[in-house]
Amino acid sequence: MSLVLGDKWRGRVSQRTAQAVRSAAAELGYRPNLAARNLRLGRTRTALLVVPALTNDYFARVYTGAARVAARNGFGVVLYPSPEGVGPAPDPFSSARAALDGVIASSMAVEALDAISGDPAAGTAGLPLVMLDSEPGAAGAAATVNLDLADGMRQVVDHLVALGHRRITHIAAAVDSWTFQVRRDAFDAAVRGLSGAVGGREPAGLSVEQGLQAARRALTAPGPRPTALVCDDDLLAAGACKAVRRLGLRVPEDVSVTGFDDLALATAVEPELTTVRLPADEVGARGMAALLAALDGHAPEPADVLPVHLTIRGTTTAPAEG
Amino acid sequence: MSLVLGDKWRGRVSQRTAQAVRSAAAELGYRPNLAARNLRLGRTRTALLVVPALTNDYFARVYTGAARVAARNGFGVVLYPSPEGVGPAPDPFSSARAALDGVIASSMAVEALDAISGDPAAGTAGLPLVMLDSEPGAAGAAATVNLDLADGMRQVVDHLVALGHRRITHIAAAVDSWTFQVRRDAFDAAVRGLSGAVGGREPAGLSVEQGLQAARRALTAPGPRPTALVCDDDLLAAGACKAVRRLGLRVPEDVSVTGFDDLALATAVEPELTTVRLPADEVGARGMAALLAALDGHAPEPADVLPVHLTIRGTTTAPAEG
DNA sequence: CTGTTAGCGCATTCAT
DNA sequence: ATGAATGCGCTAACAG
Repeated sequence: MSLVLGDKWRGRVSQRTAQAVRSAAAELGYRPNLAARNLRLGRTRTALLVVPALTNDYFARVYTGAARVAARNGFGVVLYPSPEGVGPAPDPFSSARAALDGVIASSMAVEALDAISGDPAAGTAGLPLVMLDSEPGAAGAAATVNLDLADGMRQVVDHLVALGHRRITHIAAAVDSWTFQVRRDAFDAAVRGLSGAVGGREPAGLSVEQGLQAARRALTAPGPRPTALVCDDDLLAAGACKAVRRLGLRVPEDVSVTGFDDLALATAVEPELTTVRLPADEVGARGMAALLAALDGHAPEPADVLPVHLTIRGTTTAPAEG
Repeated sequence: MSLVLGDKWRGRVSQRTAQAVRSAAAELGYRPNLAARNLRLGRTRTALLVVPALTNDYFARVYTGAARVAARNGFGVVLYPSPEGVGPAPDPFSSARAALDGVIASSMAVEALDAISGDPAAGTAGLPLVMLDSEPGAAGAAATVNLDLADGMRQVVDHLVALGHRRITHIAAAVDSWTFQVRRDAFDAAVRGLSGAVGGREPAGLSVEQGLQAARRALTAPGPRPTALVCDDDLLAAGACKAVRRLGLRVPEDVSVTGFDDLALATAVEPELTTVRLPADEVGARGMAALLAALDGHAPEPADVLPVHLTIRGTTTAPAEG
């Protein structure tokens, strides 16, 4: 079946024959068997995208970007939501049993990442791995594409300081991953450089509810109350806004709040969240491009760092006098 | 390699041999080749889950439920977010090129569904298909699992009517799928049965922004203003709340608002949404169980219909006098 | 109880 | 320009 040569009959078979085979195939409803093809070729043109959660549209966006460039190159992407807490299966292969050509991991916590990259039983051993939003230069990564989160945090603090805020508390995601570590370091650096500024920190799990509780702790702690809450993501920020109001205060007049990600949630709440917009699909797209390049044997490019943009909306304003 | 007998050596090989093979395999880092296995077996133990969107945690929950029961049965689930508007690829196989044993489709619009079930080029032809949240008894479906959405809508209207509302407008998703058609019919039926009640309807695309615009149209139309807005999902409800406030009115004192789904969003906004909680992971779990049963050659069970529960929170109250 | 073998459907190479 | 033969790695059936 020369037809299966797909588009490889440059000068091989005659026009007529090709046409004949084509129509015959269409007639019989012939469809190539993927398993056989994969076996023969030893490649599957499929990449695994490992994400920590599906309940966050940031990851939906990176998937979209990755799937777009994958499709353009005849690749498929299968999503593997890594078991956070209690997940379906600790092994990508039982959840996505396609044979894989490579893996892309986004924003993974360090221990989860070890499980993916290090464990030979995970089936990802020896596969090209590109990391998104993760520690650059990690062992075994063919490439890394990152966001300039440090700059984003700097933009947030600068914005707040320009507004006149001095007592700023960081509602920090209690997750041990690079993406949050960077925020923490950048926050500390930004606050440290400021005379008269006081930075606090309150850890919180990644949910609206935990953001609420952390913000309440921050707001009711002894000493002068912070006038601004810088949150590690939009969920936390939404929770922080609720905490502010439950204490009888107003957002943003009494307390300003900022987030990260610019999820759909950011414009669903009121007032709309001032937040750092992350170009998620661009991250996914570049990640897939890097994986494709690695598969082609290209040398790893210098780590990509994408700019981020502070989007000022309704949850920040100048602090009240005093 | 008797090892590959996985767990099939009940009385076949000796303990010692099995053990030897095991350790040898571990030693060499042997891993079975999925492509070869799939080719030989003609089955892949993989199901495709087709969803209309990833940006909605309802579908994340159905995935979780499906993946859980799949994992328990040695199956994998690959997610295919169907291209809504402009998607990656019109063909599941280019996005998820695993060979499939069956497909589960959730809440699909009718035209998208035709593409999945009817098009032989889609690669899903002849595969067992189970439909979630879709027209029961559709051609080609091995099973259907549905939510009792009509009862949910009835609960919503009853709740509102009990509170004293009479002018109720339905902010209806402008999507041609069964799931929204049911809401529409149930709303009409519920309102029709009430003396003195007036039901209106305003269509809206599935987003916060479009919910806002539809609600504004509903609230500013000539004639007496509705005192309650019944929305087809939580995104729409969040938008409706914003519209109410932009008109200088309050939620819920001036206008009550309800949603459907009970997304994370529902408790992120303020006041928290009164909404119909949908047991999404149960839907996913039952869907996968039904697919597994179909694969085992069991006759299709009677369509499952899962109960739903109205969760009363902060966006509904009695209407103001007059 | 254990070793050997055929063949799943495809892409490729070699022979016509 | 086209057909025939080979083998990818695995499992199931069969021979020892």
